[in-house]
Amino acid sequence: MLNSKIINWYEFNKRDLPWRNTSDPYKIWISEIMLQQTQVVTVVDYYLRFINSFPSISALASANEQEVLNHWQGLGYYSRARNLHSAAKSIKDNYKGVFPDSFDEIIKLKGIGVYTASAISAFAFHLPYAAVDGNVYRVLSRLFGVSESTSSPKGKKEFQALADELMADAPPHIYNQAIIEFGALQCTAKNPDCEVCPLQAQCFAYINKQQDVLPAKKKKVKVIDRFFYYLYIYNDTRFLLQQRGERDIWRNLFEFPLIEADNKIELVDLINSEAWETLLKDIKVEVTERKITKTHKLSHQNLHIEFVHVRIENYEFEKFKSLISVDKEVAMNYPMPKPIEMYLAGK
DNA sequence: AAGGCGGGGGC
DNA sequence: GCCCCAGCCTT
Repeated sequence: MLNSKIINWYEFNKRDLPWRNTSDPYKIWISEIMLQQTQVVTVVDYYLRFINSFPSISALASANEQEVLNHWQGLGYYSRARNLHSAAKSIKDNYKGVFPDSFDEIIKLKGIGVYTASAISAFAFHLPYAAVDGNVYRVLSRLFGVSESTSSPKGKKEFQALADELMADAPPHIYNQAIIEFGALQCTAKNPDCEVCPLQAQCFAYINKQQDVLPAKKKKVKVIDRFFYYLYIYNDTRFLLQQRGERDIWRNLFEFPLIEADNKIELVDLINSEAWETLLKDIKVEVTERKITKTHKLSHQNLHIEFVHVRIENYEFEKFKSLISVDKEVAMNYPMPKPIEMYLAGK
């Protein structure tokens, strides 16, 4: 049986990961959300801190969103944190604080799709759902020689059927961990270790030297350039922050007052811009430094960011009605995008 | 069906 | 530089 070969491989090669030492659906849920589009090595520390601060559904449900986002700071895809928080409140209100134990109820929760519902159903409740993530997709594609992409409903259906078939009567919580781990460590995207692979003899891709062709490549996303000029408006003890809006990147996170331009602009032009005038109208300022950072790359945007130091007098702070005057000592209570965090950390 | 949404690992 | 990562949601 193919699945027993994978499970056997798993028993010898699995990593010791913190969310594998529990059957608490809450902890498994947290780990699965964090692991969406995020590698294990990145997640571990966030997971441990998060569980430590929010050890239960009720702890998470009674936190405020800013606290939750603070624990998510730097992990990316912040809607995951907002959905997690929302779902925790929903479980408290609709399920008496007990994590639902059926796939159909689990998938109703915000931020949980087919993959995550399957994974939680299998890991926490040992229900027979085969989870298909990027790893499983890659393994199945190579093993059975399927060049269909998972981006279409047809492709999704095909890979789900293969996964269901491969799992057969294997224990769901073990089989799913096994094939995912197999994809992460053995059947890797680049340079899969085919020479010591237990599935070598049955693998379509190995037999036909298609490892570099399968699975089908994703379409490249087009990346746009944006030009951010952050104003670090400060004095000895305070500086200004604003909260980002609902539409754009970094939703609800806190940042320095921002002037965004269509192109790279010089400091003198920035200071003479309408945006500068609007922001600093009637304020006595001293531009003390301009610090250029390297481009901050998101998956779909290249952010060209520069920081401009603007020193102001103490009494001027109260003129910024719509901005937040933050004591430097408590700045870390505000969840911020990575570039702002790094800037404040002096890196 | 396609696009938006972070940040980092690893080559 | 590029591809990918235990995807989901909105349009």
